[in-house]
Amino acid sequence: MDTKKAAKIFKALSHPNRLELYFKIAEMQESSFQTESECFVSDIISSLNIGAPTISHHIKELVNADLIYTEKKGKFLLCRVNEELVEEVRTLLSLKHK
Amino acid sequence: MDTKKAAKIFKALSHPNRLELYFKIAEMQESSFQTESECFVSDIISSLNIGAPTISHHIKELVNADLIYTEKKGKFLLCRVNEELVEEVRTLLSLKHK
DNA sequence: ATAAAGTTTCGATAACTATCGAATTAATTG
DNA sequence: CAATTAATTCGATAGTTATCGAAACTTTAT
Repeated sequence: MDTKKAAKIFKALSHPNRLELYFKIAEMQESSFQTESECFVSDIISSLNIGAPTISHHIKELVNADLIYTEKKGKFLLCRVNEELVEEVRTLLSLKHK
Repeated sequence: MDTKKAAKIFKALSHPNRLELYFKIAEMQESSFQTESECFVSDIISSLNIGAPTISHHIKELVNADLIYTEKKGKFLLCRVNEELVEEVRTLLSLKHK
């Protein structure tokens, strides 16, 4: 991964509300392994204290950085983390001599 | 680590030039295990194409996010990565079910 | 088909930031 | 002490972005 792309990913995670949003998506993805629950934007809006337009904007940035995928399910929008990319980022951060 | 602090760290890494700067510091830190070389700001200025004031500003942001330490060595400024914090960030990014 | 709910787009604003050149401070060397 | 080198501070500017309210679009329910 080149530096520009990496910077874009970090930028997507660089805003408190957007990071919280990302964690929320990741968290529900984890719990869905047992509960089959899914992460919809509507759930996020009610748990974070931000307006819907802003959420929409943040989601677009996460998608734009390839950090999450979205999928339309009826009138809901389903969000999922791109786990491969996150692993790549983790690798990028590891110092090589370790 | 709370979300605000994490966001601050990601923000520090969110600009291409600043990320490159960070990688440069990390890289020289690695190689210094053999070569005893150290990472000074003056080295960075010559390898990235940015002015000294801007570098200075970026370094301050990296320090402010606790990502690096600095130490004055005569007229030079020595930079080192805060490896513990970086490990914390890597942990934060790992999805728990993995 | 009308209404309701979820989401997105638009336009505006306020706040932030990357960058630069000039001036300044600090340390070293002649 | 004077000159040089390294780094920082300052002030300004241009570009970016988070947020909001209003309007629009889409899908589901009545």
